[in-house]
Amino acid sequence: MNVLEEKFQHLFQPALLAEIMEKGRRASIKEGGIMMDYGKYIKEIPLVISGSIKIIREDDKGNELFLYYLGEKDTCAMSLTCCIQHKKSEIKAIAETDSELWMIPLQYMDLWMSYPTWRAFIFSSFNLRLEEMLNALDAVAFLQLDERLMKYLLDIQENTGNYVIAKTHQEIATELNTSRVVISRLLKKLENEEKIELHRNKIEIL
Amino acid sequence: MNVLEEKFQHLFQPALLAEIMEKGRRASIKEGGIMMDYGKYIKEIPLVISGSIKIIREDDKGNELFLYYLGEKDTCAMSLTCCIQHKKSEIKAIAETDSELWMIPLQYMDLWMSYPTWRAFIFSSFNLRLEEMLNALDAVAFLQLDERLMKYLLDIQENTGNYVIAKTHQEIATELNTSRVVISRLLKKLENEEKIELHRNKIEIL
DNA sequence: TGCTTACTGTAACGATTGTTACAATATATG
DNA sequence: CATATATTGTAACAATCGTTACAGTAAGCA
Repeated sequence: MNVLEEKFQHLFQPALLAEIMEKGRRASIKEGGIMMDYGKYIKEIPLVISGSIKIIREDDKGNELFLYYLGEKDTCAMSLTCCIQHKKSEIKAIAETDSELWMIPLQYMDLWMSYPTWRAFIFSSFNLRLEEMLNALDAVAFLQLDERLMKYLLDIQENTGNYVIAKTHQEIATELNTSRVVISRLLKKLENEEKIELHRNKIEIL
Repeated sequence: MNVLEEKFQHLFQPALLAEIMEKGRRASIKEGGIMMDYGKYIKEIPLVISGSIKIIREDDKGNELFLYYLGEKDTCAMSLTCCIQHKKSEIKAIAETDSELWMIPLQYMDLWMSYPTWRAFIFSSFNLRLEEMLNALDAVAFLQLDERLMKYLLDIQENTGNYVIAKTHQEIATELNTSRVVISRLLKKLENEEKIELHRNKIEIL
């Protein structure tokens, strides 16, 4: 039994799992690799076997905003809707760490709807994504930038399990759609409050 | 043939339409009436026959944020996901105008999945909602407050078809999660730019 | 080693947004 | 009609966030 079967056997019924194995293909994506880009068409549904995918919103002026992470066993709700409507992607997906994917041709999205476990998986994906969108929205709408920054750092910690975050101030600023100077200022403030410790190229959460 | 059948006959296949008629019930909701409240459980899926429903996000401190409108033939994606997962509502839904609904017991959401037209309807709803969430997110993340305000007014115009918006500055401030004074200031600015005209209890879009 | 580049720290200032306070006016109500 | 209440206008000031400018330091590389 391979890695994919191992990870997904509790999620899908045996017959479906067999179909997934048969119809899909394996894909690897290196850290920083673009899984999906703004404005491009989507032809396959990605299941994440391992690694972490960063989902980013971009506006027409090139401003970016981090939305949420896809992790193990997740799929991209955006590609699901895009599949059905044959529309262009509204978001950008970048590998945060080296990742392994299982790509499924889009037509199976609908064809497999007769499998209860597939339906459950698809709906739970939609549900998760709507929730994470609300979460992202809460942050920009209701939080001050320093709280948002701390939440962002804690999100990464939770997603990677690592208390040391290897990012530059500029990278963080881009993902939160603000400027480097502002982030440096607020990080220093968080350090004074003894919530984090700053080092070159990395931030430690206390 | 009643109003519901008329509105929905192009959306659903005849057999499904008959089931919808049989299993659902009609519900009316007056302007300002709460269709769904934050933290409450949902037991029925609402289809909007006529009118307009305002969807609002609320944080734990009571701050509010307008998300989007549900109009004719729409359904609430939040209630769909809540149905499946038996979770509490994450949002509040208020009738913006007197509205007519058709309420469907939640178990049919999954049972009717064998109907292609039902699947298409459900997925297109998810798609629409994800898009509108992205839209709301863009506004708070990328726009200045004056642009956001103008967009908000234009959204209402588009939703109601009316160039005269009957809202007080305080109501607008609440929906955009800011203060009345700020809204008055920016509305005056928009009036000076000849984009709108201010009257008591109403704003006219030019 | 010396040079270059990337990253971080910080000050100074401007723009936007939030807050407090109060006046003016329209509407509702007795 | 008189009074109370809701709505709007506006000034003054505070807080947050964005921008520019420049210095210091670590890391990479010839």
